[in-house]
Amino acid sequence: MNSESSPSSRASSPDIEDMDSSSSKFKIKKQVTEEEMYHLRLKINGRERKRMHDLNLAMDGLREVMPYAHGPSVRKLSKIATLLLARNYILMLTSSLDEMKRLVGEIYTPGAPSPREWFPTDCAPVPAAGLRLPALGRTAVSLHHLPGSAEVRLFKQRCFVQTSHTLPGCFLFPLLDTDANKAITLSASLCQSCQTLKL
DNA sequence: TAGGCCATCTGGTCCT
DNA sequence: AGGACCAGATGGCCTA
Repeated sequence: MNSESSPSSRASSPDIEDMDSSSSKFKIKKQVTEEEMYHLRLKINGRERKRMHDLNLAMDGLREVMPYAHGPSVRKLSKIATLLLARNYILMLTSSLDEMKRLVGEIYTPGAPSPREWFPTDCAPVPAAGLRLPALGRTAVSLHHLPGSAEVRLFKQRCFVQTSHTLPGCFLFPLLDTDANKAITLSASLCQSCQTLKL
């Protein structure tokens, strides 16, 4: 990496020569020696370095709570991928929350159909929105090879359920395309009787 | 070897 | 004046 510039290799502020000698600003600046300038530069660089380190710590904190595979064998998400995935994740959670609120509202509406009636008879409903899938081992295997994608990792063991009238039993999976190192969202439906995913 | 990602330095601007 | 923040430049490391 870059080494700190030495006082001899870097001249003092270029503005000093251009300053009007009669101005008070010049008098103040002129008092700053090359040595002092060097130490000031070191101080400023150190502050900037610390600021960037803090920013990276915050980025690591964000990575920790993101739903993707963690571990020594998994390449760390880049900053841009982390931010994009975080955005997708928030949008997905917001959508799930809205859907859940809507369903709860419907449940307490007099005369509304029971949850059993929301789904087709051949595919039993997932109990509630926001629950984790029960048979994740098989789910992960089913997701391992996707059409048109070489390999996609299932983010940890988290699947979020989105139920709706139009897409009964539909799941949204936040995924990482390991080839492109990009965050994507996949929707699939799970048949609870046979425990297979329909992509 | 090109391209992506990153750390660092640096000067400018804004705020307190 | 000093610190925080930002963006551009630069060079190192890694991977396809």
